[in-house]
Amino acid sequence: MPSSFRNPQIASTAEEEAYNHLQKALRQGLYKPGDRLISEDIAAEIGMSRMPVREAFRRLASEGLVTLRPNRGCVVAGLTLDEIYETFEIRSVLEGLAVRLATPRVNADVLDELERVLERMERAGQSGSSDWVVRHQEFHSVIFNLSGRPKLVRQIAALHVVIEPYMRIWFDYVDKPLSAREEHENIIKALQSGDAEHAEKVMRDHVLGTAPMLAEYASPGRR
Amino acid sequence: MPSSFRNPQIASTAEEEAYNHLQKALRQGLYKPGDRLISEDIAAEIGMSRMPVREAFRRLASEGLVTLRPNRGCVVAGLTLDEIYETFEIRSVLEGLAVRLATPRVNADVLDELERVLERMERAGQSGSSDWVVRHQEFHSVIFNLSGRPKLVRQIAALHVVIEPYMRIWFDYVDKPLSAREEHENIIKALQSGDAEHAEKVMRDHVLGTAPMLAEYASPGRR
DNA sequence: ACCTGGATTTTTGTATCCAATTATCCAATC
DNA sequence: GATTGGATAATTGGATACAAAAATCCAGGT
Repeated sequence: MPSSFRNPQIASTAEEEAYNHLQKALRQGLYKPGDRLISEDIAAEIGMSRMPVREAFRRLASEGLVTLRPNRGCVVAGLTLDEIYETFEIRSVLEGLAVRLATPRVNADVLDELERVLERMERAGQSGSSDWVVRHQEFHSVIFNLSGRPKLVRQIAALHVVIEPYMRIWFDYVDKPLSAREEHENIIKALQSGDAEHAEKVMRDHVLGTAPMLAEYASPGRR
Repeated sequence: MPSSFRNPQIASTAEEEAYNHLQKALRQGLYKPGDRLISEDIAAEIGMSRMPVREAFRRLASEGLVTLRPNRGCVVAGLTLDEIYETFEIRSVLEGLAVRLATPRVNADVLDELERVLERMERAGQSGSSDWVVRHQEFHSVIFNLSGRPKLVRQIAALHVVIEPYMRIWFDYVDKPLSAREEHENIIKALQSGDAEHAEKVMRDHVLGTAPMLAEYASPGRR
C-alpha cells in the first residue's frame, strides 16, 4: 500500500472536477507559462458553466500555479530561475523539518517501503518513463508523511506540485539521474541512523543540491 | 517609512473587498472557530451578491482561515493545540531561513528601524493596546522582508495571519510580555553579529519558545 | 420527556444573463 | 512601412434564477 496519494474518487462538485482537471494538466506541463486560460473554453471542455471554473482558478492561484489579475483573466504561472531556487530553499527547510520529526518514527517497515519505492523509481528511470517524477515525489512523500504534521505535509506537497513541470522537463533532457539513486540511499541511511539532526541536514543538502541541476534546463520559464 | 504593509487602497473588485473584509474580521477574532459563515448574510453586509463572497471563501480556505465542505458551507477554522504547535514549528524553520538570508543584508538603517519598531511595540504593550500584536508582526516582517524572497515572505506572512487571533487572546490575558523585549533585542544582536547560522538558530528558538506560552491560553480552539 | 420521521425553510451549487472592461482588427495618417 | 485611433469582438466580473442538498422544525409515537 503506497501511502498518501489522492483518492481518484469521482469529484463531488463541479468546482472540484475543474480543479482536478486543471491541476493535472498544469502538473504535466500541458499548458505553458504565459498561456492564458479562458474560463469559457475550459468550462466547455469539461461540460460545465464558467462559475465553477472561476472558483477553481482561485484555488490554483493561491497555490501559485496560475496568476489572476482583475479583468485580465487567468495566466499559467511558471517560475523564473530565481523562483525555482527560492522554492527549493523553502523545500529544503520544510522537508528538513519533516525528516527530523520523522526520524524517531522510522522502523523496518518504513525502510522497506522506501527501498521498494526507490526500486520502482529506478525502473521507471531506466525505461525513460516520466513516471520517474511521480515515483520520486512518492519517495519524498513517504518520508514527510511520517512526520505526522498535516499542515507541514500539505505545504510541502504543494511545493512539489509547483516544481513538477520543471522536474519533468529536466528528466526528459537528462533521461536518467544516476546520482539520484545514491542520494536517496543516503537519505535512507540517515533515517536508519536515528540521528534526527543529521537526517535533517542530509535532506536539506539533498533538496538544495537538486535545484542547480534542474535550473539548467528550465530556461523557458518566466511568465 | 515602516516597510511592507498592505496598501489599504480601495478594492478594485468585489471579491477583493469581500476578502479584505473577512480576513480583517478573522484576524481580529470577530468570528469564533466553528462559526458558520453564510454567504448570503455576508454578501448583504457588504452590499454585494453571493458570488464574490464565495470566491473570497476559497482564498481564505487555502490560507487555512476557514474550512470549506461541499454543500455544507464555510466554517471558521481555528487551530487545535497540536496545530498551534505545528504552525510554530513551520514558522521556526521558515523564519530561520529568512533571517539567515537577511543577515548579510543588514545595515545600520535596518537596525535602527528594528529598534524603532521595538520601541513602538513596547509602548503599545504598556498601554495594553492589542496594537502590540500588530507591532510584533511588523518586527518580524521587517526581518523576513529583508530576505529578498517573495514567496518565502508570503508563506510566513500567511502563518502570522493564522495565529494572529491566538496572539491576541494571549496578549489580552498576560497583558505584558516582559521577556519579549529581551528576546527581540537578542535577535537584533544576532543580526548585528553578521553570523547568519547563529541568527538562524536564535530565530528558530525564539519562535519555538513562543508557542508554549501562547498555547496555554488557547484552550477554546478546535474547529 | 425523548426519540423519530417527514414537511418546511434555509443554504448551497451551478447556469444564465447583463454590463463593464479589455483585446483585436482595420483603416487612416504620418 | 509603422503607428494611431476607433469600431467590433471577446472576455471578465457580478447579479440573478433555479434546482438540489442540508438544516430546521414539528407532530406523533413510544
